[in-house]
Amino acid sequence: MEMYNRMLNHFGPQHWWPGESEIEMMAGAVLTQNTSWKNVEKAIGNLKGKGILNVEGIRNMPADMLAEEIRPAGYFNIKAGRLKNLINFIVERYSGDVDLLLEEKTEALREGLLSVKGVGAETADSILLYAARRPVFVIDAYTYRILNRHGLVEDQIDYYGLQSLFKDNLPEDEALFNEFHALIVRTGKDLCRGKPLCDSCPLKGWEKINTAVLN
DNA sequence: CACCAGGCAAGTA
DNA sequence: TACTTGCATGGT
Repeated sequence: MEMYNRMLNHFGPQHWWPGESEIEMMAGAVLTQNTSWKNVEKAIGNLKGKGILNVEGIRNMPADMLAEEIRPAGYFNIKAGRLKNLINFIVERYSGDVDLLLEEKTEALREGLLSVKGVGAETADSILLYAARRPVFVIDAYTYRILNRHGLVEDQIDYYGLQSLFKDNLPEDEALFNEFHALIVRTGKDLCRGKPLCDSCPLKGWEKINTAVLN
């Protein structure tokens, strides 16, 4: 918890909420793939403005038209297909009922989401944490970069290696995981680019300490 | 001008 | 299994 407390003391609570509805958070999880949230907001805004940020709206929109709406989020042709894949999955397995989807047990929900082309580990876990409110720790590029630069993990560690690091050292608490991830992103944005470490990083001085800081 | 952003799938060896 | 590449706009 020391890592958590340091970031919290430095930045304060982020009270992150990536969307007003479950479908908005799910769409946001896809649109933010390798993309800054600022650009995602424009794309989300376009979908809202057209009134198509819902299952039927996305289902009925041709992929090429959907792509134009989400253009600001980058990779728009790819992501238009991925959004439609996700919506088709909800339609086919849950009659288009998002609430029904989100009632699934965590493991079953995760399996289903991962079966959708375009939904990988991070996107699935983001949906589990933020839309389904399950105690799942989301790993992202910032998580890896921060821990790696501070000497806490090897270069080759993979997604699940990082995830179990947090899972095994923290209480299984959805609200904690939500805020923790938000603080990691905030801290990551403050890390100086091109430098190993940033002077203003709240975790400065952590080089080569061990992962006990998580407890 | 270069580089990066809350990834993922498909291809190669 | 372990790399590599395409996807693409917008900010610094």
